Amino acid sequence: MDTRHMRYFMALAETLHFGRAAGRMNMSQPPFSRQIAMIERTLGVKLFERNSRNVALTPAGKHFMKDCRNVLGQFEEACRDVGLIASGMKGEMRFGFMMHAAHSVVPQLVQLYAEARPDVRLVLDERTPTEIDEMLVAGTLDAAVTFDCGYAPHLQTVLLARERLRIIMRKDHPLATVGQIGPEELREEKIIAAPAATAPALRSAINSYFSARGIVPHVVLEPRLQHTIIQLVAKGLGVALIPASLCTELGAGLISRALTNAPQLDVVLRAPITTKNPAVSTFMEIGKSIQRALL
Amino acid sequence: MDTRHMRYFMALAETLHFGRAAGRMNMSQPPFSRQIAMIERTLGVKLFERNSRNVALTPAGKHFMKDCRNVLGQFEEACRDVGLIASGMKGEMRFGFMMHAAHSVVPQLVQLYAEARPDVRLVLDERTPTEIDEMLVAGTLDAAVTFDCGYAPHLQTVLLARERLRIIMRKDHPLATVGQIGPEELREEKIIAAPAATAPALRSAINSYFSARGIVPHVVLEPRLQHTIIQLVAKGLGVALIPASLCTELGAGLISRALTNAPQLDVVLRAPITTKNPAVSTFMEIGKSIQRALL
DNA sequence: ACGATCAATGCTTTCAGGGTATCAGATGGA
DNA sequence: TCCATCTGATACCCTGAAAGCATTGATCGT
Repeated sequence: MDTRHMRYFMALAETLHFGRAAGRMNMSQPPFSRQIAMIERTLGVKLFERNSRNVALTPAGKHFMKDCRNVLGQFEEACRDVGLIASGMKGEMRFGFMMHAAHSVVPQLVQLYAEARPDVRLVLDERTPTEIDEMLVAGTLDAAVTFDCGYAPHLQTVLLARERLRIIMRKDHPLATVGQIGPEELREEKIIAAPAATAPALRSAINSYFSARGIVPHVVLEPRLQHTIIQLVAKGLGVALIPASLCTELGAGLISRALTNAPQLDVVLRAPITTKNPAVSTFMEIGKSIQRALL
Repeated sequence: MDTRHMRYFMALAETLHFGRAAGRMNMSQPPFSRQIAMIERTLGVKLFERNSRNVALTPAGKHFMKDCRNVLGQFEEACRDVGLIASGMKGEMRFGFMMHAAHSVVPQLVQLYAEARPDVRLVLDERTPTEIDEMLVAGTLDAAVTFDCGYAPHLQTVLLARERLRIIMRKDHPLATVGQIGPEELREEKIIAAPAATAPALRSAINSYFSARGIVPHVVLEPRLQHTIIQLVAKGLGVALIPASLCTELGAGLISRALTNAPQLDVVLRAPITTKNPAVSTFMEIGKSIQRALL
């Protein structure tokens, strides 16, 4: 038995006429009759009640017709889908991003992609920048939005946005009313910042902002999540330098201020150059279109 | 493309080795390699990444593998099922019965059959005896439990039970305390009985019970459903002769009494002799076993 | 460098399955 | 009743898809 036989069967089941069914299969009646007989012999079941005048389905034939319709439908769908998957029109893509990017470029990126490739299932995965780098290398992620942490030979990179850092503090903090805030003004402040092991690009930007003026920042707390940092600042445990896009949704007791010569961080979209998932390429293309809009 | 090709593909996808996959398909490696190449060419998709040393699935190949597993599973299930259906092990059977038989033989019959043929879907259909006869002829029902209404050449018949008629009345009815109740005692009573058009066997049994003594019963109401008859008796609108099996669940205000020379009705299982549904035969066999237990 | 392994290619062969001609049973009109 | 016609089954032939065998070419381990 084969799908071809099922198609023969379906042709006869639908027309109930050997000649016409054979014609539909682009063949002559005699070999068609033989095929039907063969099907019945191999299945060991009479599918048609027939004499030289009439053809009718047996009950078993009626049931088999339903089953064949399903099987043939799924069969053809499978053959069609594999082409779509190979061309990236369908399939799955695992997409990682650092938490605070969820507030800026990620929604736009995801929405544009979902419109362009509605049949690709996007698996979103929020991670820290370090985790993202590891997962990109390991192949656990197909693409990710993270901070540009420099040279990465096996990754292709698309710049999505530039983010300046701003400083956040409680509204009752002395610095809340100072005109200019730079490294010198923060020399004695308690700084809260993510550890280098979690967000290397962010932390090194903060560090060099201070060290360029010969100052060693007084980092008192090192939570891994930006969310936690904001909460700790709200509790009055220190001030923090965070990406500007995170400053739009601060709690009531907090205020953000610009920094003089504020450090800039590049938010990039990255994917392994050697990716075998064809769904990734259009994702990167959409990233590039966002990049063009940026310039 | 054909299921055979899918099987080739699956063999290679599972072994990732042309030689072993070919062996599993009982063929030598060269034609197997050609078939895989053919599949990729017809689908227009690279399914395997391979050199002379390693074989690996592409992402499209991985997806196709899942789809193939489904399709092949359903394909084989369909081929297997058609045999089961033809042998009556699986399928559907439409079974009709008159309402009051639901209280006597039907539960036993249905239960025994469901145990013997768990994969046959029993479609139960409660009907009046006349409707049942029509549907058996029309082929809308595969088998039915009804009253024996005499000669029916195109039907096979199995006696399932003999039911005597009893008379029901309100507890406060004068006849409730009379010793013997026969046609004479009922001469002046208001009788409630189903019309001959709905239940010919039942009605003619009632009629001849009276006419044997030269009495014409005074039928005042002719509801189609036994259920309705009982309710009308409860309302005091008359008395009724109903099958004994219906007397076990009378309401509180009603009482049933035996009749002298009570009429008997045969409850039979019937199916068209020419039935093409193979699920019916065991149903009839179970009917016969009930018949044997009856003697 | 060499042998072992494994997929690809070339050539031959076979049989599954298609084509044509014909038969046989059933139906309906003259 | 008989014949024309329709329809499925059979007989026989033929083609090509696909299998086998022999061999090549590439890659890896020793």
